[in-house]
Amino acid sequence: MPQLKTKPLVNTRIQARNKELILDAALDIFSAFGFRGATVDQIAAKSEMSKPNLLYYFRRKEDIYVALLEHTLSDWLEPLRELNPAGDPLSELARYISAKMQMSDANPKASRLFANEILHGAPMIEKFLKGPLRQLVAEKAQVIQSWIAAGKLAPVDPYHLIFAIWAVTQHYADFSVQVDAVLGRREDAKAAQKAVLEILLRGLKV
Amino acid sequence: MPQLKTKPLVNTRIQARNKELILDAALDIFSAFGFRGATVDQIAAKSEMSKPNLLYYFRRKEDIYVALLEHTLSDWLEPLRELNPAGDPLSELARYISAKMQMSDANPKASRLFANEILHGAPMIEKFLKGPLRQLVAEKAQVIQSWIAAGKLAPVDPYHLIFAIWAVTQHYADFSVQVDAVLGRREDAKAAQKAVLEILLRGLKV
DNA sequence: ACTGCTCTTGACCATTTGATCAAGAATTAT
DNA sequence: ATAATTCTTGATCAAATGGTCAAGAGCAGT
Repeated sequence: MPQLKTKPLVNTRIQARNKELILDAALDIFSAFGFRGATVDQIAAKSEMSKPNLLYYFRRKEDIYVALLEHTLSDWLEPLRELNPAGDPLSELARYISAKMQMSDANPKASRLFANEILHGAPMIEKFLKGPLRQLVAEKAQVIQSWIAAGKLAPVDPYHLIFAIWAVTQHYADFSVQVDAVLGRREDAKAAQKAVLEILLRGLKV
Repeated sequence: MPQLKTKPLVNTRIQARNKELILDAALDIFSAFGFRGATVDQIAAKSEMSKPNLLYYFRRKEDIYVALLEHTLSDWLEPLRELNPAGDPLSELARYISAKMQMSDANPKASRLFANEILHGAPMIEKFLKGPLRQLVAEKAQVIQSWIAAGKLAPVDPYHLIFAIWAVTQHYADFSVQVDAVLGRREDAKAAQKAVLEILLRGLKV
């Protein structure tokens, strides 16, 4: 009895290597052109692989995209997860903001991939947004609220504070073309981080 | 001698009406799907017009997109332009932030259109970013700097302050799906505006 | 009413693009 | 070594899509 069309269940070395190559290339292409704007041919070319071979590892274009999103979603949450209720509020927030700024600087492509997905209604990650993300933010908003209640932080809405941090930090990755154009030069990541910390934290002191 | 293929130079009433219809429909479609993701058929359907008729008014898909961007670019600058050097710094900034928040609430589609364009490298509006926008921001950064020098505002980098304001205010339009998902409900524009004003302005008091 | 221009559209075309297939090459297991 | 499985690809397909064309309908000026 022939094995018609069944995907191999094992994960060979070649599979691991090629999937990695494809996902690397796909991040480049999807982050630059969006899901619809990216073509399978482009990704295949970038991963130096024939198109049918690429589609041997990921049956459909959408599968690559989803794998890519899943592959990086948890990394995205990590810095927020580390916000420590027992730590000093301003230090903890400074650490979080710095970590986010560094992510924007080190991996702008992943940031743009998400930005694009959310901008277009987040059709693929709705469950993530309404599940794990909402859950984690609720938890950390609670932490911030307790800091405020203890008089250790200025009274600001915790949710909107988190939104502000996300907005500002991701701005440098997602809108870098605009930032650079307005500054008239490549933005300096260190200077930006310093300025952002000042702007966001100054008003949080009690 | 036949007039082969020359576009009419006059602007009839029908032209004005139909171009308007097309641009309205195009804003819906382009903001939802991006340039590449939108199709001419979709825009034609939404404007209740046959495809060839639509292409009678705008010869190429790109022409619609560019017209749409140009059509809204100057609106985008207006609130910043109104920042008054002679006014009270905190009031002026509060007014600017409020105006931006209201734009995000009233016209999220235009915001998403720009966000998408910039996210993908701003191929169509590079000149706008490096010209008029950069010019205006330089001018207003100077205003903010003079406020700081006069001791009327906390010492923050004016450019990054402007970026922070853009980032936060546009976040509510561009990432509304995420905001709503995290909040577990439709975000309340008034509450958001209040929270944003607090978070951004509190640290600017001297 | 006639004339010339503007407006509208069904049919059509070429290209792009996501995806398939069959067949052979390479690798792994026995 | 040999069989079984995994990997690779040229050729090909069907659908989607941006754009064209020719011909007719509508409208304005005379």
